[in-house]
Amino acid sequence: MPSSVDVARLAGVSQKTVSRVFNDEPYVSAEVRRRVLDAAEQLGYRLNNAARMLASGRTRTIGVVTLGTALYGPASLLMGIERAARATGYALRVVNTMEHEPEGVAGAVRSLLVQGVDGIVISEPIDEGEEPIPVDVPVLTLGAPPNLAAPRVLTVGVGAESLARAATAHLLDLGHATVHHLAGPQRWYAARDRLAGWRAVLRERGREAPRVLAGDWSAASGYAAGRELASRGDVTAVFAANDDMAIGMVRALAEAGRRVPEDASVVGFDDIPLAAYVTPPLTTARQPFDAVALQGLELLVRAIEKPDAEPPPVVEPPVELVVRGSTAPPQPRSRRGQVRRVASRAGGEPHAPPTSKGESATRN
Amino acid sequence: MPSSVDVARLAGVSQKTVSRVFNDEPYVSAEVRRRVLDAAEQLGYRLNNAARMLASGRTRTIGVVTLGTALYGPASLLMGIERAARATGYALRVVNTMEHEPEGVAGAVRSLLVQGVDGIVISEPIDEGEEPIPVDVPVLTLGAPPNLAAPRVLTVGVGAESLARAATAHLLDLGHATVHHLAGPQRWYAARDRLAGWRAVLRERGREAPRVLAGDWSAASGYAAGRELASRGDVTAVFAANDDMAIGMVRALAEAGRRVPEDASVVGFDDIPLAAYVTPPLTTARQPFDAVALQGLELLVRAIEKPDAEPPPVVEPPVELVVRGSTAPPQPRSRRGQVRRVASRAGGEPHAPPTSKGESATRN
DNA sequence: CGTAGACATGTCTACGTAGACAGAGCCTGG
DNA sequence: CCAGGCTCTGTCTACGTAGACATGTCTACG
Repeated sequence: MPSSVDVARLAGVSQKTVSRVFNDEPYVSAEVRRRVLDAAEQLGYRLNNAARMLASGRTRTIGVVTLGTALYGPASLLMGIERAARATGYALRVVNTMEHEPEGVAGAVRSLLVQGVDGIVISEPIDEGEEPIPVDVPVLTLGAPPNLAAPRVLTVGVGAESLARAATAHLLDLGHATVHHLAGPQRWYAARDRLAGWRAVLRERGREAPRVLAGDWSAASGYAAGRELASRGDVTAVFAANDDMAIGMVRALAEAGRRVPEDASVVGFDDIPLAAYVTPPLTTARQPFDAVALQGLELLVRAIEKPDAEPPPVVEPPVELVVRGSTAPPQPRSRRGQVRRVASRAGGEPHAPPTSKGESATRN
Repeated sequence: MPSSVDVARLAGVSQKTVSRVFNDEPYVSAEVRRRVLDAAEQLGYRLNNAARMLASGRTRTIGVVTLGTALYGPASLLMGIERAARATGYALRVVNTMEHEPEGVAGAVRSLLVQGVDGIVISEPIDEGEEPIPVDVPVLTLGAPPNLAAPRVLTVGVGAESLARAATAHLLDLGHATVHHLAGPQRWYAARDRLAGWRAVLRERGREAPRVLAGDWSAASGYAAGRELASRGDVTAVFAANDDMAIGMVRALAEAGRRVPEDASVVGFDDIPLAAYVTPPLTTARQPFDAVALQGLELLVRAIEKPDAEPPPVVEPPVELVVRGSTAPPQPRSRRGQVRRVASRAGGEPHAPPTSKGESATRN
């Protein structure tokens, strides 16, 4: 591997000048720049990132801690972070950790610090109930404040609580007496936020909050919860903490002969791409993954590059509830066995290429 | 930030000994090791990865090129790669590139080389029809041979063609006269493999291969293709190149009054977690993401660490077709408007927690 | 008792870059 | 006409680690 010294020799300049060219520093004449680039091309030279990091003390890298498996939410966030990081000239290191792993988030963060990163993103943090994790670089958490001791902790929320409120309010507005909630694992802050939003709306409207159903984000857990609910006759509205669980729930209800939305309404959370295409099309709260990733990374990069500047205010993304066919007003108890209309029904996806019609709910 | 020199001074040893301790090298007495670790702890010392990389010439990092958005397949592969990399002591750098991006895969690879990686994984490569990409580290491609000039190119397939054959054969075995194919973008090798498997089976059995429908992996494109197919009366079996498109297709068929599987059977590809919970539960070809990631990374690490050793033979994962409720024998044309049974039907998911029943098909 | 060899630790240096600083040429304004 | 500032390029060095090699100690065995 040729070094900048080799390039310098061939171009007849100093090593420092080569460095200047490759860092786009000012004060290099066009003539010299060309000679250097020619020489580099000829030798197949590339900047050595290790040396660069060592000499400059900066890694130009952001570390990302992701959680769990290939869920749509975390995966979308990761892609959004990647795009935003690349746009700002940062590379990405990724460490995944599963729930209940001994090392956990703390281990992942430590690992990133050893690998060398200028900042850390914790995507969808969970509460591991341990002592604070010591970190010496700025940290961005998407979704919730984490338990860590960092020089600078930034948090950008997806507005989960507002979204959960909107979802719950939508069901109450349709006339349902109350709304059941199928929650995600409560160690995830994301799951807690949704639960909190749901509970807050019920309290505000003086409705009794039914016992919370516990899910694990999977469609299987939604299915299990659905079977439990179906065995009770009084459930007419459910808000599930993500779309997968909502779809599992719809399936279980359907198998039990309870039609959605005629007999029971179900609202999901995320707006996964499939949500518009399952039967019935799923009413769901859309998470602004891209906006969150973009805004969050902007904050993080600013904290890295201007440690003393005041962080700009966080702009909460708009709350977007996508109303499709899985919700409807409660209907008087009907006899079973009635003909099921499969094809389009009011509220279903139109025949035009399905665009999701957003309904902006007011916040708070 | 303290350096190994500081630790050495405090522990009363040489810098080299500190290095030995932190690299778990042999020939360090327990007593000295303890003193060093104590001193390091006290100073809050961490290995400096940049210096380490510079001095050793190794980055202990693997670069991953991913494609497109948060699709289930690529996301699953990425998680699998992360797990396998961590298990072998490698860190991960990730670069994403979208189809039709000017820089493309070549740009992503270049970026990784500059960042510094010991090996590269190209997850689900696409054909960009350019000249070979020069790479000076081993490269692993998951799914197809890429167009690159590397010292060592390894490929681990997901057995896409075999899976596509099994899916197509399943439909023919049920008695369908022929099978339509909803393909993915043909620049993706993964899409080509599936198309090839489908076409091969039809040819072998002397069936006419209908015109291929073009999709883009999205449920929306499956929906659009489904509307087109529904307008023709003769289609009884469709093999879609992924589950999202299959689900979009089922939706379109249902809206047009064509019941699945009674009027038309649909097979997907991937076995996404939702596949068992949509209505009807989707028959699909399961991709062995984890096995592929694990085996691929093993090969890659071996190529990195023992460049001269012969690569071990690639073990093709077993072909697994998961038969659920979206496929059935063709039925005599029935009158429309008949009562739809929503609850369990033969082939549907049982009431027990849905376990997917695999059917091993013989390869080739 | 001498020596081979395992064990334990140290010394010196290369790795390739960017930062601090210096100096030379040139232009401009008073 | 000259001071001051801008432009361009160079020299020297720090960054923190691991590799090559040297050295010293201790054990075992003929």
